[in-house]
Amino acid sequence: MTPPAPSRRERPAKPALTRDGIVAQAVGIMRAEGLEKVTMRRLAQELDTGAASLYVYVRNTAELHAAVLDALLASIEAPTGGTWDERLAATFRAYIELLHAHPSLARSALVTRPSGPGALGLLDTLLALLREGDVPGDRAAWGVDLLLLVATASAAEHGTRDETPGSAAEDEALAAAVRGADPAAHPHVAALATELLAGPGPDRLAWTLRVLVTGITGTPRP
Amino acid sequence: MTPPAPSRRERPAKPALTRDGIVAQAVGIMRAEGLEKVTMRRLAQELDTGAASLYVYVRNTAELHAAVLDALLASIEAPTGGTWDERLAATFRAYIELLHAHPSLARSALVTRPSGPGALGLLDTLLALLREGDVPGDRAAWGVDLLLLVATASAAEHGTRDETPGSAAEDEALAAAVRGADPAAHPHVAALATELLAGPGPDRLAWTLRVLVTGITGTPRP
DNA sequence: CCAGTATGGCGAACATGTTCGTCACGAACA
DNA sequence: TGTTCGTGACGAACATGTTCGCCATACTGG
Repeated sequence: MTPPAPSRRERPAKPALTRDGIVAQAVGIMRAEGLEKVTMRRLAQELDTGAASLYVYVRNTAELHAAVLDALLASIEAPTGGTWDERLAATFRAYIELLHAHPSLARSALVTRPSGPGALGLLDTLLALLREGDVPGDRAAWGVDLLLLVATASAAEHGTRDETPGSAAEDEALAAAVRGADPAAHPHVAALATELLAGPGPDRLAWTLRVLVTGITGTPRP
Repeated sequence: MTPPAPSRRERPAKPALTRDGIVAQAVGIMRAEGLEKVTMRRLAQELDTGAASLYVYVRNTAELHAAVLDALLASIEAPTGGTWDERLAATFRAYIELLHAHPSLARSALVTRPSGPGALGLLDTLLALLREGDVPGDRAAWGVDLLLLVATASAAEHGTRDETPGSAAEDEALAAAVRGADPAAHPHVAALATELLAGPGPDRLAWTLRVLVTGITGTPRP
């Protein structure tokens, strides 16, 4: 990048290593080349420093990725048109689609929950929608957690499949196992093989959301 | 371990590197020292070979861990007493407790779904219980997926917290963010802060299961 | 204006996953 | 019996995350 500059000290324009700057640069790399390329060493190189220096501002890679996700979450806007449950579905879908675009982020979110402004905003949007649907506060509180859990896990799981080239085989492993289930040993699996393997399209997502909303609104807390 | 033996060829009793043998040894290490210690190098050392040799039988670490999980899943027995939903709850809890004991396994399961006999057995048990509860087959098929997804993700998430020593701080990060939420910017989060942070005890798990069962039984497929 | 000190940057080291090219062994064949 | 061939094992190499300890820089006090 800058071969004539022997020491980075000679360029006073350098932004001097801030946590925000680090995260911003990480987002940049992710947008350009995917989260996989957002490694500590690569990020440090991009910031013209050593990998070890980043650990002053970020505990570890997981936290870095969580920060990246939080930055992206801020871009989810509360939808405007339609009934409350249509808007809930839209938000749900927006969140899932965001994670689908970057499956590694979904896995990150399961390990280290983002707790920045982006996450708080999404939380607030969902709580507002449930409140609008007259869901009691205590159920709504646990409900959003469940909604986000399912969305995140679903993205993490589904996203893993089409990440690496040879992942079709891995996906096929489960499918083959289900299809080839011994009717004597696993009668129900064998009987429902087709249903079990019904592709996870938008229909399935919509059904899942309705299951959750139905359950959340209809199940009082102990 | 065996300093006098210069070459492993001199011990014909060696089990000759089978996938089953590899997985068995991995389970052994995990039981003794936790899944974190089940690394390719360590496992290879235990089997008196090189790490590269393992890749003939196991695609990668994720698949190895999935195989380990599948071996453990086989130990989950279908419960006998009580009504169908009590038994469903018992199975659900057994699965979650298994994953809670080894959180890394839960994360594995989200990335690489186990597809061995253990997983099929669990699937069949759950399908049988839902059928006993008169849940239509198509809903049951998608329902078990959702049940297992929630259980796995819940364990992965919750388990991460008490794994590393400094994780209390990470957990506290989200709690602090929720508690300190600006009532102007995030009114609903602020209002429900206490509810949101209500600890995930057995009550919450039971509620979650009821939410799912209620939703699954009451939501027809499109 | 100079010396001392604290802070943060950073090189080097270690463990890990994964791949590649090579090699030794046993089996099939002449 | 001697030769050839294929399969599986494996050493070495590279990239990664993370930590430790050193050192230069900039600020503080005289």
